[in-house]
Amino acid sequence: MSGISKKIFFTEQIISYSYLVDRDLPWKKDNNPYFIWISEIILQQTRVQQGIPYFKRFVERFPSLNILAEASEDEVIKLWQGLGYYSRARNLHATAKEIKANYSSQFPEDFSELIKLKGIGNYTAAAISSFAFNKPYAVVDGNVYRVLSRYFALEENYHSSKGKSFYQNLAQTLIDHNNPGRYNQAIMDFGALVCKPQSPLCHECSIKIHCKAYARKAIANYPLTKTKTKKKQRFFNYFVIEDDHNQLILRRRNKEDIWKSLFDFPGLESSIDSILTHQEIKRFVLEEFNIKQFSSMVSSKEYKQTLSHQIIQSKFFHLKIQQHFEQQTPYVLTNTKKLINFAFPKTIDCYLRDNYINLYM
DNA sequence: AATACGGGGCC
DNA sequence: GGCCCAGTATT
Repeated sequence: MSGISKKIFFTEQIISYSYLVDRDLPWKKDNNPYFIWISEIILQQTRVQQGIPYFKRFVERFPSLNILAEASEDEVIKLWQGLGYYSRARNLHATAKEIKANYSSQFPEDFSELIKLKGIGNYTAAAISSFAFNKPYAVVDGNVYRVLSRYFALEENYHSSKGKSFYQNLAQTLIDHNNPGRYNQAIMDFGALVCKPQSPLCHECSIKIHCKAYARKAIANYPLTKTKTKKKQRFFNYFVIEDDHNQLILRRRNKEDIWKSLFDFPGLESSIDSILTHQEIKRFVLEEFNIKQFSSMVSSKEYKQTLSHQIIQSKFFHLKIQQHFEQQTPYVLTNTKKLINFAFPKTIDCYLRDNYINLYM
């Protein structure tokens, strides 16, 4: 079979599969680009099952682009809490404002305009183009890399930029121009349900007759894996300082670091797993907050969190103070009853659940 | 061209 | 404990 006819067969089979693997997902209800866009941002590097409840909450609170554009960034981040990659939420909000201000609240239809928007890259621009406007731009996500690499037994590594453009070009030659939206949806559903990462369902796959990796009995060798990077270890010491009016000091994370625009507590980071001395704690708290003394201190267990590039171990020191705090930048004061209104990283969320369970749930 | 950016599910 | 998920922005 020639390369060309093999490609045609592939495209036809993917379209045939579109009826078998069609998943009933809440963002497939209509072709409104606003809902398509929200779903695609949520699903970036995120499993469908994890994204569904976030999508539902998000569109319930922000049913239209204008409503999203008029919301506060803090509220948008709060709805994103726990989903990770928080720049997605900031860019989502910024883009809503951008479209409201400069596109008369109408989603642009051209790929070249879409890709200019914050948070919209190659994949998302193709997804919106094809799903909302039925334009022939091939989506290339993790599913597509996997399916193509197996079917054609590709030796290119899609984690490199050369590999990415190779796959992008190949995918574009395979798209069904008569029904680009359906084709794009189908290849991803096929990848998610049949040509899965682990233990794919080759026995019930009807395109395996031309699948090169299957013929070689080498499905497990495709796609080529990423060379793994070392994770940086970090050690956080957090001070949960509570005054005599049940107020806590929070810190807004605004540096170029993880968890930007979320909240945590004032703290000291060390590069090694050292035990903070009583003196060091006292010096930090006294100098940073002009506190005379604390009446009690309770140390927490250690919380460990693994990110894609970092391993973070956090300890918390709960300090009670017999005085009344005043607001002092860059910190934020909150009553313990209002903790629920702030967006916290997972580690902080876990600590609060363990220690402020009655107030924070 | 490589790296940073979260969190979770599955083996 | 490692892999990878409906990727994008930055360095």
